[in-house]
Amino acid sequence: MFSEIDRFVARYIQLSEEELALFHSLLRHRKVRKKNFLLQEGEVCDFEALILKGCIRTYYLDKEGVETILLFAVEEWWVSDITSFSERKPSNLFIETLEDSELLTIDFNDKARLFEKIPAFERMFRLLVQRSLGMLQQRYYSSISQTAEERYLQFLEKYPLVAQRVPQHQIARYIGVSPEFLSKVRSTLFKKH
Amino acid sequence: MFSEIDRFVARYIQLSEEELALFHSLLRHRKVRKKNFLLQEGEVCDFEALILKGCIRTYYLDKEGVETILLFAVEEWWVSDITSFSERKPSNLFIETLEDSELLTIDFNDKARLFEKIPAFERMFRLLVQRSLGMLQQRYYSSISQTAEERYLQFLEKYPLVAQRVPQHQIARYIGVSPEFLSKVRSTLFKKH
DNA sequence: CGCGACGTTGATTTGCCTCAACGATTGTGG
DNA sequence: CCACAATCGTTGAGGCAAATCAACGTCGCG
Repeated sequence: MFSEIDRFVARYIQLSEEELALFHSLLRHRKVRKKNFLLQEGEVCDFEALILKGCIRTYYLDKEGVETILLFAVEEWWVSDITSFSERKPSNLFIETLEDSELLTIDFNDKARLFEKIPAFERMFRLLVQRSLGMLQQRYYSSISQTAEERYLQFLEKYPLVAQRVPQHQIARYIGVSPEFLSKVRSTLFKKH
Repeated sequence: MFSEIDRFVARYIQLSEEELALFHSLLRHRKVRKKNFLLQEGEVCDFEALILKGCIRTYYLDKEGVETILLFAVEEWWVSDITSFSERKPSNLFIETLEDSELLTIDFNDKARLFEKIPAFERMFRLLVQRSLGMLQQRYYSSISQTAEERYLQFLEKYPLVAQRVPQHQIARYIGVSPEFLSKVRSTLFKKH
């Protein structure tokens, strides 16, 4: 159960056996069926989760009911609403399973305890957040400077596996266009070849 | 010279006198005149800088010459290209002073040394990056779900000081529209009142 | 003084949205 | 296991937000 997360952690920091044991003791194993919410708008997010199995999306929902997808997460990715989690305030996000999923989660108090006992984890989480920031900067730039077609092709290239697993209308919302328009983009792509 | 940064650091972590002295010894004080580049596309970013005085922007530049502004930074803000800095690879960004500016900078090796000697700094930088990520998520969502008018008003509300200090066409690029269109948005806003 | 940076305005075009209608596929309760 | 509903993707018509291009006025500064 912990083999995946141990390999994950080892990429960033080195821990003794006792430290690993302590770490494990702070984690909770959860199974969640497809189409369930880990978090809904208005709730305070009290988990950070590493995905062992499954697929999860986080998205905003505006008053008109339009979803804007912030992230698709699959195996070896973390999901949370860090703003809500770290500032302990209500979230604007929904986090929903797209497939039956298995997670290892840690809550706010246990994460604080973890940092206290094993400061090296500050480093790991700093590096994780740092990488997320870099990726989001790139994505923000794409959303402003590129056309829907370019963003779609880039998505396929970057996340070929995810593209197989999630429905097309959600890919549309991820790249920031309507499902109808993505369908039209695809049909012009086919005509080109 | 260090009073601002000491106050800044104290918001996140507590340091002894010796630790502060060590920290100070790793910083470099720089003055940079208006309209100079701290970083240009293709260079590896070897600094993180706290702004003591002045105003700086970071932006992408596409092949057609269009700028997309990622950040305006003024007093008490940090600037860098963290991706380039931490992965030591060429940047896609430009970082340019908009006013005569004064900075405290730290380079890659000294930051590594800092983390090694005073692990608490991992915490501070984690929290900083975390906050940046939260803000950028919000901004990404705005760029997709709101109109130019809404984003402009939100900018004025959020950064009234910056709005006085930077030219209007750069605010346009920050909120992701053309300078001409922002001008039109403003003129319809005036007509409304 | 003259020139470049800046902001405005108008005409035209375009990328994408909304709405509506329609098949195809999936899945689910009876 | 079937029947019906929901989900999903496609296509077309029409509309709107914002881009592009071009011309012009103003101002601050070297």
